[in-house]
Amino acid sequence: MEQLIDAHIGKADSPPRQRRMRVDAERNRQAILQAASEIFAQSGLEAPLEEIAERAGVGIATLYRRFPSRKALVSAALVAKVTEYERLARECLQCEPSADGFSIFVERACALQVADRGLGDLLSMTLPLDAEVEQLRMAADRHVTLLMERAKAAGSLRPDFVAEDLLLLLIANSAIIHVTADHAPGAWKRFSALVLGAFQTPGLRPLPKAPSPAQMAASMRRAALEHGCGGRV
Amino acid sequence: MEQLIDAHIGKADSPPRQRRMRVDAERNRQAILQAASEIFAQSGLEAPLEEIAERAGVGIATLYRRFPSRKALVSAALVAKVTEYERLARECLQCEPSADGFSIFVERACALQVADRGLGDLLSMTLPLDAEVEQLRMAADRHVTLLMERAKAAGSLRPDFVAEDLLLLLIANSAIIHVTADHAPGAWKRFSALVLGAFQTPGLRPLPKAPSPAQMAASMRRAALEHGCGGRV
DNA sequence: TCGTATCCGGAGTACAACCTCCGTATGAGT
DNA sequence: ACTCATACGGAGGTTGTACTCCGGATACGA
Repeated sequence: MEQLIDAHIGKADSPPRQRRMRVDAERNRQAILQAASEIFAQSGLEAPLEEIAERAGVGIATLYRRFPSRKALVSAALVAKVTEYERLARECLQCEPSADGFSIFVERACALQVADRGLGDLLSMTLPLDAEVEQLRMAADRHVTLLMERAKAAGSLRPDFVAEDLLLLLIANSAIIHVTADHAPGAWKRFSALVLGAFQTPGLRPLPKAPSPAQMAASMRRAALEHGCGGRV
Repeated sequence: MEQLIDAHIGKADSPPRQRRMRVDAERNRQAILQAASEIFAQSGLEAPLEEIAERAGVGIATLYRRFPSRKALVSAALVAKVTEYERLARECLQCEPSADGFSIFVERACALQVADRGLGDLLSMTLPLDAEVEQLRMAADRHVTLLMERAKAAGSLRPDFVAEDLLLLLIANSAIIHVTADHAPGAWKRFSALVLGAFQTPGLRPLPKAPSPAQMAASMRRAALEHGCGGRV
């Protein structure tokens, strides 16, 4: 009787593989996405789904009907933000060589985390997300790698820097935002500037060895699990 | 190395305001403290109390009878660790002036956070704790202030450094530990070294302004509330 | 206007953690 | 040995969140 109408999570221009949704259904869908964006931005990805349903003016069952898992909802609600993140990285690649694209990227990325705590959470762990979001993240990673290489070549990034160092900063920044958002809203700016400075200049002593990409990936996947966002598929 | 487990914490050596506890009660009390130390160290301060009772081989009611609130249990279970933290700061004050006591302190403090995730949580938020623990923390803070001043005078700490910067590092380190403990256990070492380097050398550009002590205090108090460790009394 | 495929919402189930009540057991003083 | 204040432990109430079921409402095509 009740089949997964599922439907195009992406854009409405994809060919109608299933019958089109009823207009009330589509309207509710948009309301849920809007509410989810707002609440994830404000409270992070662990916000109770019932709160989202309530803000959308919709029953909890309707939310689950449209987005069977938290993953689906997060993916759909944050595509725009992740796109923004990817675009940021891409645009920093266009910077004139004189400007320090990598540093600008790091600053802005931290700022994005602040503007949207959902994105902040997303960037500090590896949720099992939509293919589309995953693509975006991977694209961003490629851009960042390029930015790193250029910055190293230009001497504005210490040679022993690795991509995992950036992840560590994003994790740290996310935590600092969670703690200080309400009462010390500028704190993250100071801390990230401090760390960015450390990225730029080769230290006096050699750094302890970096975690391998695989280690870091495993850690961030586990963080997502522990944070209750990856329970099921 | 130490493992000094004696120590009746609360009212053992205080005058007989109440009759002495029955031996089975005292034995259970110790078992609970031991279990709590282990579990807090391994899982952080948010560990379920029932798990602690179970490991202690005791009913949940017994745990609540001895420690009416999480705060009481945390205080009692972590006095030793906080003492260690205070002693670390004090000992760093004894360093020969040639050594950089402040940097050594920061390194060791981060290491303490790793060795005991409960202490890690404790240092990255302001729980409403026992007077004794609060005293220890304040004493440590005084030592740290002295260490800061000396280090600045010796030129091994940037002049614009403030105590809140250290708190930010402890918060960041705690988060990184939580994420990487299992699969990238060395990551914190690299990140803290990076940040410590930034502490030591004055940056090229002036730092964004630091949060005020009051702002930081409010933030850390709120973190404790949100993390469910300060709910009641 | 009418029939029905589709959709809705809230009540209901499951589960984990917190915390309390109360009947039972036992250490320790006489 | 006897008594009872003290302590025990688990059952069970409470809350908060995730997730499902199903009777009833409604959009939409005919």
